[in-house]
Amino acid sequence: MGRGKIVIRRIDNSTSRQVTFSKRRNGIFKKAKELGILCDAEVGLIIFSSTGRLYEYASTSMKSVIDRYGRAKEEQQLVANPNSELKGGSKLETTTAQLARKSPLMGLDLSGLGVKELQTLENQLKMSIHCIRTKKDQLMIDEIHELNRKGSLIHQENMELYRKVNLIRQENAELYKKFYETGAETEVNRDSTTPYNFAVVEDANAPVRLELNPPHQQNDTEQTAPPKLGLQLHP
Amino acid sequence: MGRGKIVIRRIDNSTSRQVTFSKRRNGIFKKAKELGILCDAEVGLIIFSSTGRLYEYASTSMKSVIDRYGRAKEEQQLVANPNSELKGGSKLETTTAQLARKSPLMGLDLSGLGVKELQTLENQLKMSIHCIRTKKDQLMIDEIHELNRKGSLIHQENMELYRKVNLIRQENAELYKKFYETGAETEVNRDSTTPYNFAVVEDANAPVRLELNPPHQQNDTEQTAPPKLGLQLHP
DNA sequence: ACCTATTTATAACA
DNA sequence: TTGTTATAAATAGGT
Repeated sequence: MGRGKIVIRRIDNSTSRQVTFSKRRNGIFKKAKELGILCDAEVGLIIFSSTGRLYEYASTSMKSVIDRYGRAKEEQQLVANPNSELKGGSKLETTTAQLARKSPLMGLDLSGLGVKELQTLENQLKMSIHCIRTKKDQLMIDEIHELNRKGSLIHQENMELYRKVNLIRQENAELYKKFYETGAETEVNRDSTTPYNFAVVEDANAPVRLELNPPHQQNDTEQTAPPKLGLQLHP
Repeated sequence: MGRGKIVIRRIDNSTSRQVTFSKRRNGIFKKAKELGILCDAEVGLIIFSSTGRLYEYASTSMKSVIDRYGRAKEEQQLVANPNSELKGGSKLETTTAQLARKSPLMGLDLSGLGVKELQTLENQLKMSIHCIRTKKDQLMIDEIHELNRKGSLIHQENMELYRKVNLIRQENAELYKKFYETGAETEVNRDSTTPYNFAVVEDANAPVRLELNPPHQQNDTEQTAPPKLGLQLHP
């Protein structure tokens, strides 16, 4: 319907395409309105131009149309395939995978770079960030594991010490007993600043309540060297 | 465009209305297809007849069109109301929620998106990743700090125990001395499984070489309660 | 944006 | 519904 017949294929000339888009868009919107009115129908029309701009028409409201569409579609699928409702899980994976694929550029001097160079640069930076982040995360995880391991070792040592304290205390008591049995009366505790009944008793069970991790692999050879902490993080 | 001109108002005669609906529906679908092809546009058209029947056309897929429509609509609202980026937490929540509910049927559909939309999407995803990563890193840093703090506490306790061991050992030696000075000769160590010169000596300095962090704020009140480890990481 | 020759859609009818 | 056809509408190409 014009001065000449046209074939329906993409219009190469950008200007012509935009003009035709504008004219036909108006035409189809008019048709949509007329259809809605004449035939008492609910119509929703969404058009994105090739430049990404959105044009829309809805006889009622687009939300109403889309909601109704969703409901109708569900109903159709239920009718066509009543034995569905099987799985609903791989959606997150897809989204996450697509989430992980994106990355940008920051404020560098990008003047004079072509698209291809920029693409290469972007990919390199993305790769770099990924490597850095992976390495950083690995370092932190290692640090946490190492701290847990050393905490375990120290805790074990603690337990040993408590045991020794009690043994010596027992031996001490034994000595006292023997000493006084033989009738000696000299002041024994003269040089010791700690009295015999010092406060070990109430502390004795405290470290047992520590809920430390069990050591992952307890290497006997590694126990000879005292553990040292490496990386230190400051808040 | 017919034998006579008509006014655009609801057709009362039900049969005529249905006939007109059928013909105009075909017409508008054809127009929609042509627009999509000629002008390289993404078109979605939803029509519900007055009897409730659904007719649809989409140049790509209806899901793609509706998803893209949702994104474009949100962007419009962001442009119209740019004071919505106040708190970082709700931003993450928004994006995640959007990602979750944007895909009622399939995964994220990127077909037919313009550069600007893709840029916006990329930025949103970048922001999301940043928020996620920041939160994760903070959790790990907190864990390391906590482990360091608890390691410090246990180490302190260790030192106390070593001090006590040495004190009691000293006292023990004193007792031995006094005991033998008074001439008593009974076997003192009969009940003790540990001989007097047990291996405390070489171990005594080992924990001192531990380079643990000094505690950040040593609250005396907190020392009464035994520390507990929370988050546990497995390699 | 406007013009208009021509194509296309469709109202009325069968 | 589907088909025919006279006529209204849409629009291609040009200004």
